[in-house]
Amino acid sequence: MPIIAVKTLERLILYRRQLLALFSEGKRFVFSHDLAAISGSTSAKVRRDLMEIGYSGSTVRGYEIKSLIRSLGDFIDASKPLSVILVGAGDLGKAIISYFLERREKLVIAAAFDPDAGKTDGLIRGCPCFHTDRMQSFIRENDIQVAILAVPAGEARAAAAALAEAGITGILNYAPVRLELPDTVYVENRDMCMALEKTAFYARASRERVTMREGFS
Amino acid sequence: MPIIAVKTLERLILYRRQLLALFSEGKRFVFSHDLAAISGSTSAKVRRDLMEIGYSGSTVRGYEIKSLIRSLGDFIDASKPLSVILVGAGDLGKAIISYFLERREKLVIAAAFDPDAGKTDGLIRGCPCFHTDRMQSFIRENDIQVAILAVPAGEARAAAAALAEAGITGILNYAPVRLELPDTVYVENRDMCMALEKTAFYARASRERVTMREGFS
DNA sequence: TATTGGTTGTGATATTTTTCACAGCGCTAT
DNA sequence: ATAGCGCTGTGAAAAATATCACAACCAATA
Ligand SMILES: NC(=O)c1ccc[n+]([C@@H]2O[C@H](COP(=O)([O-])OP(=O)(O)OC[C@H]3O[C@@H](n4cnc5c(N)ncnc54)[C@H](O)[C@@H]3O)[C@@H](O)[C@H]2O)c1
Ligand SMILES: NC(=O)c1ccc[n+]([C@@H]2O[C@H](COP(=O)([O-])OP(=O)(O)OC[C@H]3O[C@@H](n4cnc5c(N)ncnc54)[C@H](O)[C@@H]3O)[C@@H](O)[C@H]2O)c1
Repeated sequence: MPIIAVKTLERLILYRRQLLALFSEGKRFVFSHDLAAISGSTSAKVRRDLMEIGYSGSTVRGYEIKSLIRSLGDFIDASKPLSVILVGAGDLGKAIISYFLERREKLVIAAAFDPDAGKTDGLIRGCPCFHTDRMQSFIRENDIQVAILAVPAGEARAAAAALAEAGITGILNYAPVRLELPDTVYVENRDMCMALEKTAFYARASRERVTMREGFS
Repeated sequence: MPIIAVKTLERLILYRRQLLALFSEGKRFVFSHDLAAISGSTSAKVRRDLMEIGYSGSTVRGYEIKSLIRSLGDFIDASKPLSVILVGAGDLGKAIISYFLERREKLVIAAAFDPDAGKTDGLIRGCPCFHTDRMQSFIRENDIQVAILAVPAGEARAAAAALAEAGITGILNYAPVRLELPDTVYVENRDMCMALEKTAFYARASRERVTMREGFS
C-alpha cells in the first residue's frame, strides 16, 4: 500500500548524499555498481531503486549524476524548503541545533520550544527558542509539518499529543517512548538504547564468528 | 543465514522495554495481543518472535512477564555487563554521556576520548575523558567491543579505522558518513539527516493522504 | 462431567524484498 | 560496416518476512 518501500526510500536518500559527494569531486557519470559500492548496496538494487522513481541511465556512461540528483530531489523533497521545529532544548536539543547550523540543507529548524524559563524567549546559537505555550500557535501560523522531539521520556507522550493536535504530520522522536498517535502522524523513533543494544548484540555475534573462523583455520 | 532477523531483534528489544514497564506497574502476566498493542506490533508477530527465542507461554494466563524478561535478556544481552566507549566529546557526545548517566542499564560508558586539549584527562559529568592517544590501548586493556562514534564527519573514517584496528567489533555511528570497514565490524548508522528527510517524506505523504480522504467524504 | 471461551504454537499461505540473469543497446575499435 | 564489450532495465525466481487460521489446551462454569 505505501507508494514506496521504507528501505528503498532510505537507500534513495543515501544515494543522493553519495552522488553529491561524487559531484563535488568532479565526477559527472556513475555506474550502478560504483554507486552500490559507495552506498553499501548492490548494483541490481540500485537499478531497481532508480527504476522505482522512473529514472533512466545510459548503458554506456551509466547515470548522469547531476540529473539523477535532481530526480532524487524531486522525489524525496517537498516542493518548498521545509521548516521543522525542535521540541525540548536540553542537551540533545542543543546538540541538534548546532548540528543543523553547520549544514545548509533543504531542512531548517525554524524554532525551538522549551518550558524552562531560563532558556525561553532567547536564542540558542542563533535559533529562536520560545516558551512551549506558543508552540501550537507557531505550528498553525507557519504551517509546520515536522517536529523533532527531544523532551524527557515522561513528557514525550503529552508533547506529541500537543504536536498532533496542532497539525504536525511527522515526528522524529528521540525519547525512548512509543508514541501512540492517530495514524495521520508518521513517527520515526530514534531510540538510542535500542540502537546500542542492537550494536552490542551484533558486535558479540561478529566476535563469535571471528573466533569460530579462527577455530577452523 | 543470520541467526536472527534484524527486525525481529529490534522487536525483541522493544518488547523487553515494554515488559519492564508493565512489570513495574505490577502486572505479572501479559497476552500476545496486549504486548503487541503497546509495542506497535501484532499478536501473531509477537508469538512468532518469542517462538524464535524458544519461549513458551500459557494458553490461559499468557506470558509470565518476569521470566519472559529474563529469557529476552539471556538472548539479547551479553553474559557480562558490557562496557562501551564514546569517541568524540563534542555537543552530541556530551549529550550522550548525560543521557546514559540517568539510566542504569546493562550498558555503561566506560570512558570518552577526544583530542581536544581543553577536555582531556578530565571528567565529563563523571565520565572519564582521555586523550585520543590512549584510545587503542584502553580498548585492548579493557577488552572493549563497542564504540559510539560522535566525531566530525571528516574524522569519522580515520577514527573508525583506529577502532577496528584495536579490536572493536561494533560501532554506533552518528557521523553522516558511510564507514568502510572489514565485515568483522558491525556498523549501525544513526544518521540524523537521513532520519529527518525520511520523516519529512512520510509527513508529506501522510498529509496528502488526509487531504485525499477529505476529498472523498 | 461436558461445554464454553479465549489463548498459544505453528503449519500453511501471502506478501514484500532481494537477487539472478539476460536481451538489447550504444559506443569503440577494427 | 560490423563485431565486441560492458552496461542498463526488467521479467522471473528466490529468499525473507508477515499474516492467516486452526488444532490443542485448560480454567471456569454449568
Ligand atoms: N542526550 C542524548 O544523547 C539522548 C540520546 C537519546 C535519547 N535521548 C532522549 O532525548 C530526550 C532529551 O534528552 P536530553 O538529554 O536533551 O534531556 P534534557 O533533560 O537535557 O532536556 C530535555 C529538555 O526538554 C524540556 N522539556 C520538558 N518538557 C517539555 C515539554 N513538554 N515541551 C518542550 N520541552 C520540554 C526541558 O526543559 C529540557 O530542556 C530524552 O527523552 C532522552 O531520553 C537523549
Ligand atoms: N549534534 C547532533 O545532534 C548531531 C546529530 C547527528 C549527527 N551528528 C554528527 O555527530 C558528529 C558529532 O557532532 P557534534 O555536534 O558533537 O560535533 P562537535 O564538533 O561538537 O564535536 C566533535 C568532537 O569530536 C572531537 N574529535 C575530533 N576528531 C576526533 C578524533 N579523531 N577522535 C576523537 N574525537 C575527535 C572534537 O574534538 C569534538 O570535541 C558529527 O559527525 C555530526 O555530524 C551530530
